[in-house]
Amino acid sequence: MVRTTCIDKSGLKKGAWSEEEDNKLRAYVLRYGHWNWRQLPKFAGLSRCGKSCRLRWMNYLRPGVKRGNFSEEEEELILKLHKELGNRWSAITARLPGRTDNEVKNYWHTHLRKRTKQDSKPKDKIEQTSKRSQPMESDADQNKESSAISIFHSTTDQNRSGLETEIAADTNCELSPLSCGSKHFDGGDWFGEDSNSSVESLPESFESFWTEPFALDTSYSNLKVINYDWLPPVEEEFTYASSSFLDEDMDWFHELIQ
DNA sequence: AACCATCTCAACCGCGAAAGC
DNA sequence: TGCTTTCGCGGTTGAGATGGT
Repeated sequence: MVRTTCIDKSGLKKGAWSEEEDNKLRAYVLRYGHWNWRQLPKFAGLSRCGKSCRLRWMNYLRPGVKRGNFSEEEEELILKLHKELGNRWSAITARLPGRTDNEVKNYWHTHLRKRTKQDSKPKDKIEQTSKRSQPMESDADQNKESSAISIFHSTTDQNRSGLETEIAADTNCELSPLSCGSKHFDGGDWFGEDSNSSVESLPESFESFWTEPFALDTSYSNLKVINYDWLPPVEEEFTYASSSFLDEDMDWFHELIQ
């Protein structure tokens, strides 16, 4: 059900993602965040366009992405919100924790759209037309998924600092505060009162800033339930760049993804 | 068993908005 | 103020899965 992998004119890969590519992207974003999707594949060693990386991360690799069947409550909420908001999938998704706009959009087109049409039909016709909307995954799989997600949330909540919780109010920043940097960082109180850091100590070069280890993301090292245990530990202290980006900074990463 | 039609969903594409210069 | 770059959103595509004949 995935597009076959191919290489376009500019040498960029398209289509289905391999496990190796997933690992590269996951490792890179979890460690460094995503300040610039367009540049990211270059640094992460991926032959993909930034847009493709962003989509893969947002819809599949991002921690906390809930996969599997939609519950009845979720279905009802989607129907209700779609009535109110129309095809504004991102707005609808904002009310469905762990779901992605792509997933909600697909679910709407494959399951719920029919239902809204059927609602205006007589009941006997509804039964005839709803034959093939059974979910493919087993209940056992779904239960496994749900428990993994809940463990993830409890784990990250415990480790999240007060600052991170504040940042999480912005849904875009929920899982990787650094990811908000390119557009939302205004040079203000970004590290919070408790942080040892200050704005003055930010590195001069933003490139070196984002390639340096990111201390606030320590919560991710606990994500054993969703197989992130292979990730290298992230330093406890935020270490600032004293120079611009150095190749050796990335040695561990390139070794990791070999 | 083979073929065809339909369903599903990951991934792509194009466009508008926002941000940066 | 206008141009360029980047991001995010919503629509669409396409190939595997599934069901029917």
